Amino acid sequence: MHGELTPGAALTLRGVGNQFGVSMTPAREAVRRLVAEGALTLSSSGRVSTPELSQDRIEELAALRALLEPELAARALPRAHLALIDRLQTINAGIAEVVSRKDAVGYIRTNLEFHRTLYLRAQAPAMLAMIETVWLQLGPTMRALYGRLGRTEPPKHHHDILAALKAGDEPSLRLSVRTDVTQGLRLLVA
Amino acid sequence: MHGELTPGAALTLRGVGNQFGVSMTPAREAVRRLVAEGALTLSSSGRVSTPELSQDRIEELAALRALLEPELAARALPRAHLALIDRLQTINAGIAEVVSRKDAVGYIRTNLEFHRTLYLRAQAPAMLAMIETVWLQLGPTMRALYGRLGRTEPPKHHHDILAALKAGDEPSLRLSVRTDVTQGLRLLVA
DNA sequence: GCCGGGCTTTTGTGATCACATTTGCCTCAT
DNA sequence: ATGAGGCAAATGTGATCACAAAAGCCCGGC
Repeated sequence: MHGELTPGAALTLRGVGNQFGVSMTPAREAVRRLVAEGALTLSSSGRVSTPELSQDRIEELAALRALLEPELAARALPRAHLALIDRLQTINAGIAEVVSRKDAVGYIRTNLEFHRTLYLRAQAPAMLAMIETVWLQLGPTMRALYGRLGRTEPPKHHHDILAALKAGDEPSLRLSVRTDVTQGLRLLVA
Repeated sequence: MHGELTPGAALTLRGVGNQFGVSMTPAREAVRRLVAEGALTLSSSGRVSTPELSQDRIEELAALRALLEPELAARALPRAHLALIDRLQTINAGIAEVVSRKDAVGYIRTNLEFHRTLYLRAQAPAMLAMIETVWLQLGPTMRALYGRLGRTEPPKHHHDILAALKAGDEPSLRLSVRTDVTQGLRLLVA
């Protein structure tokens, strides 16, 4: 999810097992579970690797984010008190730091943490799980793309999101979340 | 997905294995995969059963259907030619039959087939996969609820969906899909 | 120099096993 | 009759193994 693996990276059951000090059986279970969620792809011969997403697939996953995340944000809005907004601001400040370190994994992790922290307030576990599987599918690709174009600025739409939260303005919140999500991926496929 | 299992039904690895003539290992893999998709729930002791959804959870899953399915229908619309509409009408006619037989599983299966046939035309595999996991999660619950109130009439909104498809009217299509989806589940929780 | 065939290694699959935990039942005491 | 305690059966877990298929590699031929 955080882009620690690049697209197309191959995994082996024995390798994963050794890496975590377990035998093949639990490694296999974990890997196949990630396959079921779309986080890993299964070749016809049973080999497992991180997905190399086509442009169409990236756009489709971006559309899913654009559909689900504004809804989650809107549901979180009535419950978003000051303590939450403060926490979001703290997380957002952390993004500047990881950006300065050119830490792609840290950037993705912190950015997703910002979104997840907000959506947790929506009290919608099924929706949150669903959007997290989308993030999972995009992980390696986001890493490859962010890494390639060496992000230098923090996500500027987070500021709009925080403003809309403070104002309690739902339409504006939906819009700023949507643009934050699509903007991030728009420049990736371009 | 089709409601062959009622909510809360317990599964055992050895049981599933015997049922399909395999050992515990593949049974375990399959079961854990379904757990990952939310189709089955894992108790704290590792026992597996079909989920008994709370009313909140049902409403959340219904909201997901209401969010995703109109989008899929809208994306299918430009590609929905007469052959497809004919096929949908055939499927829809089949619903009348299973309803008359009071066959809850057949009803759910045919209803979902109607929706899936339409959404397949959207050329959006990730979205389709996502909505299918929602259906999967709702399967046992839909069965329990449809069975309880013994459905006697075919889903009347399918007619509106077909009309909107023929007219090429996207707003009307989105609306009729949305009401078909929410209506079906609305009367369930009431 | 390059490509193809064959061999070795790697890898996934499914089965089986020992073990710890849990479940469910049965019995007995109150 | 009821509840608690204990015992036996059932269940999930993780490890290991044999096997088949796939992948990678090396060598030889053109």
